[in-house]
Amino acid sequence: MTGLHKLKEYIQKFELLNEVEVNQFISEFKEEKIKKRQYIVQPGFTAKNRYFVAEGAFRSFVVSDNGSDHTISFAIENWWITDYNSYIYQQPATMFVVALENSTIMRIDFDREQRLKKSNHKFETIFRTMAERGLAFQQRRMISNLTQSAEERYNLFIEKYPQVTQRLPQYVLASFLGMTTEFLSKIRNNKVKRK
Amino acid sequence: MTGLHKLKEYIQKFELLNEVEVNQFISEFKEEKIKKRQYIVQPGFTAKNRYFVAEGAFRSFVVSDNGSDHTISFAIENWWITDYNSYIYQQPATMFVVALENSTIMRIDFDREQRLKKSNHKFETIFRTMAERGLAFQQRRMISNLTQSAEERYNLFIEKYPQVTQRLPQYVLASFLGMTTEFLSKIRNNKVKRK
DNA sequence: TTAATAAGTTGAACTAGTTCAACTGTTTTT
DNA sequence: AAAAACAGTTGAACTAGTTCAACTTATTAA
Repeated sequence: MTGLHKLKEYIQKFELLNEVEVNQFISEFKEEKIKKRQYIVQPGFTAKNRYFVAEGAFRSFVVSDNGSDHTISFAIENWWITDYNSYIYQQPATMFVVALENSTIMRIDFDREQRLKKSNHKFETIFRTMAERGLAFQQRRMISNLTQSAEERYNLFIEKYPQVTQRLPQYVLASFLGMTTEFLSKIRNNKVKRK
Repeated sequence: MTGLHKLKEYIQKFELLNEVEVNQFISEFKEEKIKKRQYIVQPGFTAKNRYFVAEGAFRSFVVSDNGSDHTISFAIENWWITDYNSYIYQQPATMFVVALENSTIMRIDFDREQRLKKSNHKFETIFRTMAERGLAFQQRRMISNLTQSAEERYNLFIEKYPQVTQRLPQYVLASFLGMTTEFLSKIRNNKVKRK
């Protein structure tokens, strides 16, 4: 299936747009193949695009002063990714976004997105809905990070996203869950000391 | 200044609506006085409203299994608060939202908000913009939590929100920053052991 | 005004998770 | 096919932040 078709299916799930509108919406996106390890967003440069992952996997991360990296989010098929803080304010990014696999993305740039949202009330609704869902997701993640132990966070994650767990390298999952690779390895292999 | 007028000013800052539209928008909100310690959202009940704080201060928090509480967000004048996960999906809340001071809020319920968004493209734009800003804020907070030490998070917070720091009781600030009251006390009084 | 309750402080003991280092297994590159 | 680079494992030493308990100070209620 082409990237365009994947995006079309995704948009149709909102059950908001008619055939003509769906086509108009998706026509503003450009399909692109991204090779594993290729960067699509880098610190210092403004994130000019929002990306829909049609195929493959990405992660966004920041590198802290001491050089360790921290996964802020990841995306597989039918998820969106970019440095939102950079994208929505059109300011220099603080994050990297990199392909974890050979991937196909559908990208839209900031100006086209603005025009799209202006041109049709329902298009605006779609972007509003996506932002709200993102916000709710972030809230749930924050609760999890603040209230649960590393082991609980891991168990909850594999329960909720079993498919994703298979796809992500362990160091990505560990740094997304807010722990070191070594510690996640110990959790998985039951090497964590218990009282 | 009345709560209605505060909300009006807030909406006018978007520079998107004309006078008639602004009045139409704000007329869907109801003003309410909330006493200190009064709860406006509670776990188990669906959050039926979104709240604009016209005067006073609130915090949202979850209570974890072991009984400790964790501040998920807070809001003073001109900020919004609710359990977003509960509100946008209209599912039972997992959070408390409580007044930290005697306050005035402007609330809108879910159905009215839906009608408002449907009735005018620009109203939809306002809610979309708020959700995006919230998302960007959450992303910045996540980065801070994952990459910085307790002390760095505290220093950054007081630098960025000096006014807010004055208003929040210390236990709220501590649990928002993801540390214990005791530890924040030690940071403030320079009692933290250093190598 | 006093009593009661909530908020903040301090030090000592503790622990969940990190860091480091050495090793094994798996991809990627040449 | 060999070499190099990357990803994961394990144990031992360590540390940032927690927990507990006893105390002081501020706020609220009677």
